[in-house]
Amino acid sequence: MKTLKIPKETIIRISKYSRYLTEVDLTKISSTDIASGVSVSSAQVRKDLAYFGNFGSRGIGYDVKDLRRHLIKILGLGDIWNVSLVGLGNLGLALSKYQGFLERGFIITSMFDIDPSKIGMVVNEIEVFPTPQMEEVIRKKNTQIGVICVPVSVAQEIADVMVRAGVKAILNFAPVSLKVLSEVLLRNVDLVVNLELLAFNLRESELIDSFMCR
Amino acid sequence: MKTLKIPKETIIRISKYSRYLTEVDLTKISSTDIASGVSVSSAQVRKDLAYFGNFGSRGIGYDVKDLRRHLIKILGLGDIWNVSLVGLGNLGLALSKYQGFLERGFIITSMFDIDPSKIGMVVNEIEVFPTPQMEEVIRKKNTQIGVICVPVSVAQEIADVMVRAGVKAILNFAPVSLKVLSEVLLRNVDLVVNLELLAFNLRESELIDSFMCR
DNA sequence: TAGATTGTTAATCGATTAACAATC
DNA sequence: TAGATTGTTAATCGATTAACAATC
Repeated sequence: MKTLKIPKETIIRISKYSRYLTEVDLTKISSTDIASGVSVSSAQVRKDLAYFGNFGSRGIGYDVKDLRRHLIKILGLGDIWNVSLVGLGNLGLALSKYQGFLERGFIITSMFDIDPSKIGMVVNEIEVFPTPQMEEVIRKKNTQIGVICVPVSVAQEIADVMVRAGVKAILNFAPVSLKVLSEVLLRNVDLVVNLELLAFNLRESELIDSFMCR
Repeated sequence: MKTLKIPKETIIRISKYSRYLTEVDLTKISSTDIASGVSVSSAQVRKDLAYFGNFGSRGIGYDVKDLRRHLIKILGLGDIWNVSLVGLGNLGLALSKYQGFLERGFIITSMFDIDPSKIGMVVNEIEVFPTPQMEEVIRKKNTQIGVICVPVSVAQEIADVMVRAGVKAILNFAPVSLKVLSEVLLRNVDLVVNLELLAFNLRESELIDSFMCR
């Protein structure tokens, strides 16, 4: 059962559909309308939804409220996840205050930093602990997800401790390729690489422009 | 000429190779070594590099210094880009202070917010201006890239102004699908969706575990 | 020469798109 | 019934992997 492998792109889009549906004020909606709302093709929308069931009616479309409920179920948005945040530099601090996580059920239950000036600081009623206490606290709080916002030089070390403490998934913001046990899920967000990609494409289109101009 | 389309995944990996090469302390390196350093296959490394030229020597590998130089050239890392940052909430403020952008040639040359308590604030010698002055200032500073860190409700509006002001590429952190002229490059970073993807996979593997346990 | 490693081609894999029968 | 739209299959597209001749 459940042999079908679902592409991660599909999950990312399902998340977008779900968010889009909370914005629209309609009772029925077609795959074409959802598609234009989130900038994908309508076939894509139907294909993505079909992985999880038949939520629509031919000739009619989808019931917004109903579909919304299904998507929330699929994404597990009712669930609560305990998250540990390590590294309270600029980015870490911003994430610690970010409401978007909370809204989707991701609760930061512990925070750590090595810098004495940060230790003891309280954000959203959570106190920042010194890094050496990580393993103990993460384990005690039953933390499923770890978020790494430390510099590259210590990121692997922090990841190792997280894994030892029983974390099941890591979201890594340090621009380095971490090595973790294959059971531990790992996702990387590289802020700079996004700008680099834009810059590359900009230079590319500048080149094309200059070719066309001659 | 230059008809070959280069996958954006290749550019992202080239950026990783480039960063990895600045970390290692070797004169020669093989595709296998680069591959294990950034967690991809060695065939992938060779394929990616082959899009841009023959940088290696059969039987030997790549000259680190030489390859490093080539990759920097490919990514256009010598270039300087003028960036405008709009929205100085938690995330925007963190990005404004982020050294990683500067290191790779992305210079924030203007910042905007609608909140009077933020206007006039100075970060990295750059003053925060009121949003109504966006179009004028962005144009005057010859800004190529805009970064959107405002709430969903105003993100499209801000994007429209950026485009009017002549911005060529937008990096969008608001979780909404922006509509822009097709000439304008757009990239989205959704912080929450990354956690949702991890959560989905966690639930999936929990399901598998519970099947295996019976 | 023997061993190592590239550059490249062909095979594989996976995801998107097009098209249309089913059906509301 | 006629028009609209889903769910699904087959075709297409694109990216990754495997394999190996070229060659240092």
